[in-house]
Order: sequence, then C-alpha cells, then structure tokens
Amino acid sequence: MTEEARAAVPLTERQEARRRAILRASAELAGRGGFDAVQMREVAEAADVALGTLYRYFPSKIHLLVAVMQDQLDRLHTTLRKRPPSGERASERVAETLMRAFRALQREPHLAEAMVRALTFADRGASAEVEAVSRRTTAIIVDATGLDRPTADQLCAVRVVEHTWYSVLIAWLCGRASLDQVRADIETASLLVDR
Amino acid sequence: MTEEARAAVPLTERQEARRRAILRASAELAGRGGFDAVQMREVAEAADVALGTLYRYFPSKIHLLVAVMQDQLDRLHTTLRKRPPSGERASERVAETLMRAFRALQREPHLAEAMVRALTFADRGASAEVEAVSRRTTAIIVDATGLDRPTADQLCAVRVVEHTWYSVLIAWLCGRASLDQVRADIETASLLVDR
DNA sequence: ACCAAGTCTGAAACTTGTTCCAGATTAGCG
DNA sequence: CGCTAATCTGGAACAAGTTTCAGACTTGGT
Repeated sequence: MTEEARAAVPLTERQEARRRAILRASAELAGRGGFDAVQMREVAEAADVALGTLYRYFPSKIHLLVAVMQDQLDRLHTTLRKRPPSGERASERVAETLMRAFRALQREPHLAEAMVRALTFADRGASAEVEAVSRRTTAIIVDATGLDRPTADQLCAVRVVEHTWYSVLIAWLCGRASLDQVRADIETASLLVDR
Repeated sequence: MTEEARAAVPLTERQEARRRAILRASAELAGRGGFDAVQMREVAEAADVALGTLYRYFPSKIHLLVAVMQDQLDRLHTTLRKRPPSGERASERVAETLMRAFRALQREPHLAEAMVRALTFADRGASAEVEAVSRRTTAIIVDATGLDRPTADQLCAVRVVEHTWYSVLIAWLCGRASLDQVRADIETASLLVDR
C-alpha cells in the first residue's frame, strides 16, 4: 500500500484513539523540553504503544512533529477565526493575525521550537506533510486578508509573508531576533499584500 | 577557554591546513550526497584526522556545515562582485543577484541541501555561527541594492528578502517549489527595497 | 464460532552523532 | 637540547533514531 493510499484508509476507533494519544504525548513532551525532549521511545511509552507501532503511524520523528504542527495549526485557525482582525487595510489585518499567532506560540516556546525545527528539517520524504502545513498556513493568511478571490500577485505576497513568518520565527526561537524585529519583519512583509 | 576566545587564537600552519582539509572533505561529501552523506567518521577519514580532532575543530555536524556555508558564501560574494547586477531599480538588482546565486546553487544541489538543512536546523548552540552566515548574506543583498546608507526600512526589507530567500530555497530543495515560484517569490520580496 | 489477514507487542540490533580517555606527538620556551 | 603544556590519535563507549521480527492479539467475513 502506498503512503497516499494508507492515509486514505479510514482508521478504526481504537486506531484513531491511538493516533490521538501519540499526538497528545508528543505535544506534551515537546511542550516540556522542545525537539530534543521528544524521544521516540518516550513518546511510545507515554502513548502506551510499542515502538514499532509508533513507527507504523508516523514513519519518522519529523513526520510525527509535522503532524503535531498540523494539529496545532487547525486549533489556532479555529481560535483566530473567532475574533477576526480589525485593521483597515489587508496588510494590517495580516500583520495583526500573525502577531496574534506569534503570541500564542510565545506561550509554549518549547512546543513551537519542536514543531518549527521539524518543519524546516524535513526532507523530500515528508514533503507531502509539509505541504499540508503550508496549505493551512496559507489559509490562515488568506483568511486574514479578507479577500475573496486573491490575485496571482497577492498569492505571491502571501507566500512571501509565509516565508518571512517561519524564518523569523526560527530566528526568534534561536535568540537571534528580538520581539521588535519579529514585528517589524512581519509588518514589512505584510505590506506586499496591499500592492 | 570560551568559544569566542578560542576562535580568536591564531592557528599554526598545520592547524590551518587541517581546518581547510576538513572543510574541503565536507564539501566534497556534501556535494556527492547531501546532508546525510556528510558523516562525521567519513569526514574525519577523508580529511585524515582523528574523530576527536574533528570535534575539536567543529563541535558538531551543524557547526561544521555552517562553516562550510560561510566558506561558500565568501566565494559566492567574490564571484558576484565581479559582475555587478545591471537592473535599473534596486529591487531589480537584488532579484537579479539572488537569481544568479540561485543558479550557482543549482549546479550543486546536494551541497546546497546540506548547507541549508544545517543552517535551519541549527539551535542556540550554533547561533553565533548562523549569525555570521546571516551577516554575509545581508552584505550580499545590501551590496546588490547599490545603496550607500540604507534606511531602517530598507534594512527591514533586506531582512524580509533574506527570509524569503532561505525559505524558498528549502522549498525548492524539497521539491515543493518550482523554479518559476522561486523567481516569483524572490522578485516579489525584492519589491520592498524600492519602498 | 472460526479462519485468514492484518495489527500490535516486546525486545534486540543497527546506524550515526557525540563523548571520553590513555598514550603518542608536537610546539613553544629556556 | 630537554621540559612542559597543548594537541592529536585510535578506539571504545554511549545516546537516540530507525529497523526488524517472532509471536500474541484483533478484526472482518463466513
């Protein structure tokens, strides 16, 4: 069975439960100590699953953490939707939304570090999953613009905002960017969506 | 002796030679098979030093590959300087320069992959070295603008370009972005320097 | 209820980055 | 030259991600 096909097979209830237990355990460990603290043996034990089973559900630590990220992004998207950004211009709304997302991540810096490290370290083998994360992120940003049908140029702008977002996030997590710099860079990139 | 202080100590000739041999061996292995092909034992053997010595020169695989990147960036900067970009506007010159850099990396995609993976996976322990890479990159971009004294806004723009550059590079290396997308994103981000 | 196919477990083994150390070599100095 | 401190070597040992597998357990179909 191919990778794609496997994902499409519906899981039994117990399997769904296992999958959620694994994701929960991973997020828990990541929140405590970041990327390095997410050790496959510990995840397996915490989720009450054999190591081999963990690897059947998620073929690598990277896949696992990228899946955690998908999960968290969905939550974030739901939260953000509840209170739409208030800015006048699209750029202001994008920047506002991303800064809200940023503050959410600040509350769990270890978890953020684990997810983002996994995301940027991912190789071709996980590109489908990384794409999924990218699609969710794009959706969040496009939502924030409030535009119904963004033009090609605006989609380019959204991609640049996205690049900037992840890159500056890494820099902040590694202590290489200050809060002010994060804000400045996000606001600068956001300007492109008004073009 | 602190990290900083150690770097400042001048190396003997044999030590310089060792360091260069290590970097050469790493670049060679990286060029052949990318990040995974750079195995510390193999680097040590190819450079004809003991494993412990390799670790004395570069405290981790990440440090090693980031050092390779510094090296390559210096070369690139020199090459780029020889033929300055011809565009009318600063944004055009920046985009032109980065696309030239991109074509240079295309010629050695495995090497590029190894360096960029190391760069984005680096944690706090290597942030000084990553900063050094960032400074070199900034210098290349600022050079391309042709501006003598960039404003604060322009420096922000340069940082956004830099974020976009690395992020889209990763996406391309992982097969998630086409050549056209690379160009479009770089050109879009570059627009910010004209502001 | 029974069988075949698929899944899960527990444990060992393998890989590669990293650390450690005892003894050999080298460098700088008087 | 001879001494001392630093460096280098070879190799073992350790850590964590990944693979493998035999046997126990589940599940879906009959």
